[in-house]
Amino acid sequence: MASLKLNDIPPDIVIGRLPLYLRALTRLKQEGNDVTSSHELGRHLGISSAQIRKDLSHFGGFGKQGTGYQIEYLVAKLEQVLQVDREWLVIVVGAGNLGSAIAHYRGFADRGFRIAWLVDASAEKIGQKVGDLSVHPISDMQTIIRQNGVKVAMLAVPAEHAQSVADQLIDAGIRAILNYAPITIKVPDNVKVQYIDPVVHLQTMTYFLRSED
Amino acid sequence: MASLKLNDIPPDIVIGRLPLYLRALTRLKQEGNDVTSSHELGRHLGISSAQIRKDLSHFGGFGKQGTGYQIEYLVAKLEQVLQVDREWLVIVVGAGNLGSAIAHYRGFADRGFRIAWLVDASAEKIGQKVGDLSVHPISDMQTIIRQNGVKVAMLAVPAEHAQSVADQLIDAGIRAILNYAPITIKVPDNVKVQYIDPVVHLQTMTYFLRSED
DNA sequence: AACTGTGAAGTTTTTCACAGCC
DNA sequence: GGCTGTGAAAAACTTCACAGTT
Repeated sequence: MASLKLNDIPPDIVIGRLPLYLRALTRLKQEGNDVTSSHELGRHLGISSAQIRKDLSHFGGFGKQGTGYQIEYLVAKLEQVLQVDREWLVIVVGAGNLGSAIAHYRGFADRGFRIAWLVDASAEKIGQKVGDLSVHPISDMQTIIRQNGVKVAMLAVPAEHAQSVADQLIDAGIRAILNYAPITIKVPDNVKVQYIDPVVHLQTMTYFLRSED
Repeated sequence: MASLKLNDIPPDIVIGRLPLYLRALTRLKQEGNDVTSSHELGRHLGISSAQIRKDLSHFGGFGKQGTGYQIEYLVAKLEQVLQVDREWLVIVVGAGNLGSAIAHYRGFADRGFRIAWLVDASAEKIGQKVGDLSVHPISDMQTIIRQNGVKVAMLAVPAEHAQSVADQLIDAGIRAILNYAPITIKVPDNVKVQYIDPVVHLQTMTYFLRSED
């Protein structure tokens, strides 16, 4: 049953832009708009209108000629495409400053994710409260994942432990890892990894900070 | 004085990979290696060796045929290209959970950046200690930036304030902004912005989590 | 009149494949 | 034999431009 119309295989680079569209659309909605256009969306995102139309066209015709896009409808469709029309339970590994900040962040809930567990390796952190969560021992990690069918993990451990923790996560059934450790990890083809390393972004920008103006 | 050999204008996408090369090389060095090859680097990063050679060739010939790349030399060259062969002072705006986590993070210092100031808008946070830093009032922000010639900022404020704070940052002289707020901000051409929004990464991955295996 | 969806054209990025060097 | 640096070829991605619809 092809519940989602795929005219062809959408390139990964297109998938990477859909969350941005979704974010901008949600904002437009909050601001009281009901309808938008590829031009307006593009202006908000710094992307050409043609690209937005082309991207969306991979998943079916969501707009109306002459009118544009019904925001609510398009949001629903994009959520369906991205599979965030449900709630994903997330386990966070590492309860240091970063892991704690993640656990406290309020911005996951309404975008498809619930931080449900926080685990750490250090004995003195176990049992501590971090926001609504209490820290579980890392020895329980695989059991938590298996018993709850958890598929998504966030990795906030020191670089030297990232690979071995990732191996354990995957072994227990995790299929998507958001890795905050500044190191590339090796995973099988059926596991997705994305990286967040602020220094990489900063270093990309300093390249362009050559004295001109 | 062309202190840096540019055979042509390197595409932005190439610049974005250089910090990854730098990160992997630093790691290889730490592990005791003195020399590497485009193949080895590529294996570590999941990138083809041809791409690495092509990327590096934009900035000059850093390798030796038959031998590979002297890691220490290549690191020095890449740091020079990215301009992280110096220390950039960084101001962090927003001293909530995220701003605090950033201020505590030890991983900036040896990669070209020093978090030097933390400012916040809320009266009760002013004067508080966050790691080595104390929180300054946001009313001092522009003065701090101007008096110290700060060029790089990290933005960790709620989405609704991101644009107005960014405007103030730029007005005071900031030229690179790492934006953690989940919203696209408008900036002049001579200002660079990069975004970190964990939900965007998570949503990109859930797309691929279609039941197969 | 305004806007989408889309083939075709144009541009950018990646890979190939090999001459040249160690 | 092993590796780089690089033109040329291939692939991927973006923009153009317009027919078709509201």
